[in-house]
Amino acid sequence: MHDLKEIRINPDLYKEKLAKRNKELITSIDELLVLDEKKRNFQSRADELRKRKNEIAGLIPRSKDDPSKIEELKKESIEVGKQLSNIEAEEGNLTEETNTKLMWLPNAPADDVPLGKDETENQEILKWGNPKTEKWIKPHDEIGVKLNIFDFERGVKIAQSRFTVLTGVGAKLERAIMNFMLDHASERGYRETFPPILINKTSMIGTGQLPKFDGDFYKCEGEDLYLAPTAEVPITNLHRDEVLNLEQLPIKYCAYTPCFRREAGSAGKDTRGIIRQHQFNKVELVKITTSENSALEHEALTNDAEEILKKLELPYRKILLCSGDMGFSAMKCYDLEVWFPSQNTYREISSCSNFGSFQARRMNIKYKVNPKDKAIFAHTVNGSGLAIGRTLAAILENYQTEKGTILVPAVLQPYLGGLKEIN
RNA sequence: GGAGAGAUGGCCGAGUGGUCGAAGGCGGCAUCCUGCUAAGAUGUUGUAGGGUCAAAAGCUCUACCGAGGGUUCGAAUCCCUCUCUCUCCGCCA
Repeated sequence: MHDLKEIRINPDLYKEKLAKRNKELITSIDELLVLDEKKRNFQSRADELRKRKNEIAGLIPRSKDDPSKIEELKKESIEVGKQLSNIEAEEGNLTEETNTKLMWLPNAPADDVPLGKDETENQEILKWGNPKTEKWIKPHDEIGVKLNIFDFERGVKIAQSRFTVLTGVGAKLERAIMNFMLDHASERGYRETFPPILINKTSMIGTGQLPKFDGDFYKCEGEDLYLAPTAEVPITNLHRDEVLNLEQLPIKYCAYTPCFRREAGSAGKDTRGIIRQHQFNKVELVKITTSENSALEHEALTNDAEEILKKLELPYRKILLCSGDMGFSAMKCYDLEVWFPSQNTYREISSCSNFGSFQARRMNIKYKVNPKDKAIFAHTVNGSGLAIGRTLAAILENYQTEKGTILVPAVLQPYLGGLKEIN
């Protein structure tokens, strides 16, 4: 969420920045400002009437000796009250509309984000490792079934399509990856956290999932609870409505959670394998920091995520997303993409974003530089470190041998009782 | 799930219809004072939005006593609904 006052003072700056995402947003800002002006107008009028009502309420007890005066005042107050309720109704509508409009505006791209309309204009920052291209490498789902570590049919039986059962070494490998990633994050100073996975609407609004993306998430019937689409939501909301001290920052958290997404717009995409599931596991890295440090903390967090791929010796590339391809709340975003030999391509396995004050403003997370200073909005940063299921799939392909076994990456062997090969 | 109690400012806590944004205490901040172990005195101390202003400060208005609605000229105070916390019972990992 942006600061409406700032938009009001400098509309052209916001138009220029948001147009980098989408030119239609210029109109949105104009509409927003018209609404805002109307709203303020009604607010002033309502305030005046409220003021008069308050005056009368104070005058009445002071006119105890003059019953006719009291009657007169009561009459006026009722009259003012009628006007007020009309104006208040309109004020309420306009406030609601203005807020909604503001909530639907995406974050402005940072200055160093490349201009572009979609994923074709993203910028490759670096490639790491040597991608395998051997023709005998089987897709992860095929080899997974062959090795009896995926059970797709029964996943569908007990749930739905896009749900998979991991069995035997598959389940153990998933758990090993999870532990490895959490240990890696802990080593780098992220406090391990295990949050609720059902979270309320306020939290979903806080990090920017709602109101715009309603329908992408699972909601509990009759309850104000959603299944977390990412640990970003519960973890970042931990400090909602808090004022932090400068010495506390940066706050660094890591968390493993299952993640749930309806994948409503993805019919037909990635229907094979475990790349796109309604439920998947992920370790998330989250930082709450200052406006001065968020850019550096973002780079550092991305490096922390990259380091996991390096330790696992999985070839990857790092992409800087262009203005048109970034997520709603992000001001700058790197995607890490891991190599999938069977698809002869890189697939997203982590997305590391700096949100600036966009989320913090929604969540009301502030900090004070000095105790007597006015509290200012914090900056938030997060990224996957990493998506576990996709990591497992990538291992199944990149560590596949010609005879159809999987070598266990060295860093994972201690987590699997020294197991070196899956066959 | 049943019965009861409660929710007030950074914290504790008073306040059951009128000048209460809210006593008092603690804490914080500022100034002053003092050699007896860091005490005392005085003052100050919430958030958000609007207006004024080039801007800030200042001034001013409005809202906020868990949330939302209602009664009333007037609500922290009365009524309704909801949420949360605590105690007891039941149930349960």
